[in-house]
Amino acid sequence: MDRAVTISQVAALAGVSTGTASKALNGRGALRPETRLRVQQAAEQLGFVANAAARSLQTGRTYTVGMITTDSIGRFSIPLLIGAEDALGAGQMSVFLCDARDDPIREQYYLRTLLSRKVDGIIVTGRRTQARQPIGRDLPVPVVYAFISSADGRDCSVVPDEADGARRAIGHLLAVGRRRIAHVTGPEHHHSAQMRAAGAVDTLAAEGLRLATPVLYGEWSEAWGRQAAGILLSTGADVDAVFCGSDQVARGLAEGLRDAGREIPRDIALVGFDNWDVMVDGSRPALTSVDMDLEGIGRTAAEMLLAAINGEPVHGHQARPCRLVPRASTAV
Amino acid sequence: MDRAVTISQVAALAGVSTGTASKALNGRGALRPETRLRVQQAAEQLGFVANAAARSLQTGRTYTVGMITTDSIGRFSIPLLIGAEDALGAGQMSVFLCDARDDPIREQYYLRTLLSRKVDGIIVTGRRTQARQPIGRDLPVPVVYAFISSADGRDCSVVPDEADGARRAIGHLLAVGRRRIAHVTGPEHHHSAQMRAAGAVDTLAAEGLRLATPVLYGEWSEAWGRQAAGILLSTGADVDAVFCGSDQVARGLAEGLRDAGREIPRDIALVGFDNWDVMVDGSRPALTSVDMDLEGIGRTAAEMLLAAINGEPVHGHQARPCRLVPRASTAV
DNA sequence: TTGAAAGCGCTAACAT
DNA sequence: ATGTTAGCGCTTTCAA
Repeated sequence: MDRAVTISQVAALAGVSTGTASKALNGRGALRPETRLRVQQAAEQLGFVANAAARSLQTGRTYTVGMITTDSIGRFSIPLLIGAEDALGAGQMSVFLCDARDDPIREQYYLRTLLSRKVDGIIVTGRRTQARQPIGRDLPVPVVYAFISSADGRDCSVVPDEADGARRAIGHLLAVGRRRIAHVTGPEHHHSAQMRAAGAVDTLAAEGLRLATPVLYGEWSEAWGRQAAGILLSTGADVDAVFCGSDQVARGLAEGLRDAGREIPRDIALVGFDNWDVMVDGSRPALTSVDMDLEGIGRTAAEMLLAAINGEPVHGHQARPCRLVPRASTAV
Repeated sequence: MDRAVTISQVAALAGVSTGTASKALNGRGALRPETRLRVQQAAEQLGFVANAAARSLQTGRTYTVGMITTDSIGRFSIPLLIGAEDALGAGQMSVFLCDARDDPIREQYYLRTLLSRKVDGIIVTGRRTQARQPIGRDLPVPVVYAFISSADGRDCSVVPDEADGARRAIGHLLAVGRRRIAHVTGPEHHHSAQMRAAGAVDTLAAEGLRLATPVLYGEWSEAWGRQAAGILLSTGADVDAVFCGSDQVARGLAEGLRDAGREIPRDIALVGFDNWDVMVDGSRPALTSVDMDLEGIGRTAAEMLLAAINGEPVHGHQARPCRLVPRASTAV
């Protein structure tokens, strides 16, 4: 807990001026190799670590970005965060994490804090893919939205192409020979539910097909999936596959179907959405699912932020494709 | 993206010196209320936000703490993080998040970064409760370990009392009239598995009882739970309750028992560990579980860090009690 | 090749 | 009650 070592102490020990020490430590200027070495050894010996505040005061760069999760940090934020950290860490940037918890006041407070800390840029994330109002106007630093998107089309937003995910799910079911496909998903008003349902319907339409039953909207829960199994079977529709709006729904559905004596995938094939490990592995049989590559989205968002920081901003929405991960629930 | 407003611009607009402006904005010194107001209005008008780097260079405080997750950030880190953020946000501190991903090199790199950024303190977290080597020696800032603990007993570590959790689980099963209790858990070498098993055995011993079968060690997975159900039933031991080392194991076990025609809780009562929402709610019936209050651990760790920063360090391990959350799987 | 000096934006001690 | 000034630790001209 003692006082930190400054560059002037290093300079003194090496017998040079602070300016020279600075150059030696940062590999700038023209110094005799011997001098450079002497300074480096002195720094080593004293355990010198440069004061980032002093440096950034001088250079205007903090090598720091802020990450604001608008709703609470959770299952979706983590991969985004890891991906972003990955891309930023390689560039030696640090991340300020701010959890706004769905509270606009907290959000603005954090924004202010980040600006006062002179972050080089800001990444805004959230649990929903639906567009949100921009976090601020004419901010002095670049902002990139990840997973959620900004309602302002000129803002840079990196989002999953959920319709593409649905397309891949349906395409896969068609490829394994299924034709009577149902769709069970979350709340009708939920943006993701809408995008995924629309993607499914459109893909079938392109093949001259339609869903075997109207879309079954409910909740993003296993309980709803179990309930939906009963509904589906009671309609008498001769369904041979179900595309579910989430892995949780799919897992519940799988259980419901099993309880009713249906065998997966023989009688009914199943595709989920999210590729959430505990759900896809816990399901019996293991669940084929659509992966939005959240880590990739986080990484891309961070890369775009870095580009903007370096004066090459990218504008507009960047939709990123999904990936289908086949497992036993659709095995032929 | 324009140049930021400085305090001297505010001072100029308000017609005062920078010193006066500083006092006005920070509520220090003796100023005429009218002057103070004029400065505040000028700051407002220009959208002034103080430069944190300049301030901290002067004051030596950054109002920033680092949080290093030694293994990758995940299910356990999140509540810890939220709890810590909670306690720190109230004190207007910001959090640098560092994900060391089980890599000692990354860890030391982050440590160095945090020191260069002159954080006021550091919280170290990880997925396992097992003691780890201290992250550094004679660091210039206080460090608190959360969930994981430091092998150095003088370091401040806030950890869950897992034996207490086991005690509560067994106590609850005894209270609802069960006597022939089995214990199915994770790998034998895993610290948490050991603590929880020991807690269970000790609690039973205190009542003059023993486990109905030897502890069944396996993995922290649903698959193991399902498998364990078969093993348990095949032993012929007339078990009327199972305490599981994790909710995942418990959920798998529940499924296995159901498949074998056993009814929960009538035939066999079940208690899990972690109180992980998707597991306890997804299980049928809903799962009674032990909650380690990770958020509380994060909050406490942050509070202790704040105390240390303010010159009142707390030393040693702080074990925090668990909480039992009763649900249908043990209903009488 | 190195040193001296100015200045980044702010706070705090000291003058007035 | 307000202004002046020094200085936090560093980088960066500019001079030697």
